[in-house]
Amino acid sequence: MADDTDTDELGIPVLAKPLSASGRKRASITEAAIAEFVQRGYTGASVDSIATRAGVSKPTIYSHFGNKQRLFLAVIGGYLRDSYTDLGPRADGIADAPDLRTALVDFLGAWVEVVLREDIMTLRRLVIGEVERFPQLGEVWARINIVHDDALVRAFTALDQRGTLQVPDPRAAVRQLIAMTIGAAQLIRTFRPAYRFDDGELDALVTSGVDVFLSAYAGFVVPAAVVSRRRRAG
Amino acid sequence: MADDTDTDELGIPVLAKPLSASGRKRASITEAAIAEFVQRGYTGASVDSIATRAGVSKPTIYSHFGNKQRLFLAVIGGYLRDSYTDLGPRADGIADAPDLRTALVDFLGAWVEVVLREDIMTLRRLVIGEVERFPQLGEVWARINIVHDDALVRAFTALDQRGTLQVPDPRAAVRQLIAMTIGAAQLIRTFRPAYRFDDGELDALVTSGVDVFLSAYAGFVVPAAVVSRRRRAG
DNA sequence: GTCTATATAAAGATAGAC
DNA sequence: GTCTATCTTTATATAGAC
Repeated sequence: MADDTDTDELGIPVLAKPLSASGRKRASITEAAIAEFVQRGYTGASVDSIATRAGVSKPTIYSHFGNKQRLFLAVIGGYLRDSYTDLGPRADGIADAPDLRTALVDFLGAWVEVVLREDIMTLRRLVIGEVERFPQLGEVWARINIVHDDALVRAFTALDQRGTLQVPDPRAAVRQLIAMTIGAAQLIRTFRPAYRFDDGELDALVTSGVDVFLSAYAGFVVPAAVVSRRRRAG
Repeated sequence: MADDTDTDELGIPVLAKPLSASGRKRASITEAAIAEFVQRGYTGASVDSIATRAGVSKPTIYSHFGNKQRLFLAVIGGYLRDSYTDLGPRADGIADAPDLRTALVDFLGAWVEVVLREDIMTLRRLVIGEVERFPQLGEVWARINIVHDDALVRAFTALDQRGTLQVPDPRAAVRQLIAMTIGAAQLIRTFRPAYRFDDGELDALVTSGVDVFLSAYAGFVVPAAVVSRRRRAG
């Protein structure tokens, strides 16, 4: 058993830093398990195969992690946490950027490139597919999203106080902005892993999302979004 | 083998209408297989268990569907197609509704209630989790979404021609509206199956999404979204 | 077409030696 | 702590009788 390992508040075992020979084996098991689980899913993955990949015997895995479920939670939960903790660009400069529209487009454009990475998308599909069996992983994901959103929430709160934006509910506004840009792109690739965005397609998607957002919350219509509209209306 | 069954353009076997005794068995296998796959996933489901649920023997299943993969594709693909073909409210009245905002809120509110149903969400998670193994299912899903979006696309195109809305790219606009409302709600429940929306929470989410949409594409700010904003700006 | 019975392989997990 | 060897169960798939 491995009941002596600590777990965080979501039940994800927190692994100690590997140092000893035993620690190195544990690390190699972790690495092998991530690869196997990501590739074949929870049920499809076999402990045998993980042992072979890691270059250890099966009982070694069981002595470290107890059983397959604990192994999955520990390695995938930890992988999630570590991957996303410092993932994506920082939003710190946005509140003070000279051109808000450009700053948002750049920020969201960089972010969407990260979340559309194959490895990230595959991990995402794995977690979604297993979330009814392992609800803790969904909670980890939700928490990570909140943390990531916070940067934009702070920026919009500041901009609201300065009067640059009028955002009564910053968190809701952030959710809307992200849904229109990142969420829309992610949704396509969630169901169509092979889909490739054309040159400029992602850009247009992000830009028009930002424009809709600004036209609602900045109280003005941004040029590019509404050329045809100005013409028509005028 | 079951190589004599027809398949549609996505490779999903099209099942003939069940009539004979053999047809009834086939139908009961289909029903049992859907339940088993939805409950345990593709790899976790066992043909043994499906046979028991259906009250038939294992060879009967293999004689009808060939192997487990074909069985999965046939029943889940068919279930997807049938479930979603006439799912959700009709958007036909929207272009001619006296109050566009109310019509959109009602329409999207009804729609989001359907897509958040447990059985629909579970099916969605299953498809996402298996989409790398069965890309056809993702294509089916994408096609269904396009069909569903079309109703709104037509409505916005008509409203654009009449000048009620200014929507240069109706399909992109529909995607944005749906992302902010349905997509945002769906995303939460995708990772948190146990999450329950408060009374009014879904309503607020949908309404504020519609308001952002209208403020961008109708060229005016709708009352409820911006009370605090009018005050500030005035 | 459908069954019983079975072939064959692989899974999760552990006993016991070192 | 880690290994070899093994237990037990369950999986997909099929042969052959009716």
